[in-house]
Amino acid sequence: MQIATWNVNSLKVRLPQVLEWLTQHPEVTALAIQETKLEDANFPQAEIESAGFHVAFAGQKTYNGVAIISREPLSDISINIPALDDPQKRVIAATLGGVRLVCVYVPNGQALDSDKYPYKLGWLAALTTWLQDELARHPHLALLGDFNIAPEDRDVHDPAQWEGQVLVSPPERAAWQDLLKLNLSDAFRLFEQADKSFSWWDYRGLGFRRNAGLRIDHILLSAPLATQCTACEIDKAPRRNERPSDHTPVIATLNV
DNA sequence: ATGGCAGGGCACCCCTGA
Repeated sequence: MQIATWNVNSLKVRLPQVLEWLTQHPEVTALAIQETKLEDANFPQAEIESAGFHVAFAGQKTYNGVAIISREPLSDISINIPALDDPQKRVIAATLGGVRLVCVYVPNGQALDSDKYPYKLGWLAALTTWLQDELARHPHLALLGDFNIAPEDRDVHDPAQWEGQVLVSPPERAAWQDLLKLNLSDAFRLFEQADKSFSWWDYRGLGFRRNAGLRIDHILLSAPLATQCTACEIDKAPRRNERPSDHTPVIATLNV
């Protein structure tokens, strides 16, 4: 089966593209999405279910919001990081077969001197602590989402331009390494990949055409799942849609 | 050095994103 992640930047705008993409990718069993920007009361549950999918969602007005769309029933759905008192809807988890899926929308951080930056680092620390328990309960675990971290300079179109900025700063990259220390593997780097592979391109300044992007959307796999992973790729096609999201999907193929 | 573009809320300008 395949699992995927996509920051859709408003599900209200992007729902037709999401359903179209799922039709074009029948092997994708579950898609984790971020930035739905919808309160639960306005979530298009009926449209998604009538298209033949199961869905779990947690959202709020204007900002954030996460969901998992699945071809198979989802069980054991939970939202948020239990020990973190946070009104922002950034985490939803569910079990699909024997695989625990954790969908995250990591805070952006805005700028190193913003209040949002320490919030991001604290949030990542709480995520890591919680995942230790979650991994003990669910050895077959996939952490998918928009991490808002470009882990290495090769994940940045112009490292010199980005040096010292949010998304690439050493404390953020250290938080990423702390996640890997839970014995999680970056599925994308398990395989040979083209240089300058990115998952996000700025809307401004012809970012996509210039391939001025970042790789900030990731799929991390626990050790048992990593051994069953046979491919991981970024699907750039939806970035060419009319009214595209600024992010594009990442897909991992699992031999389960 | 700044803004570029896009979405949403709310009210015509601001906030946020990355």
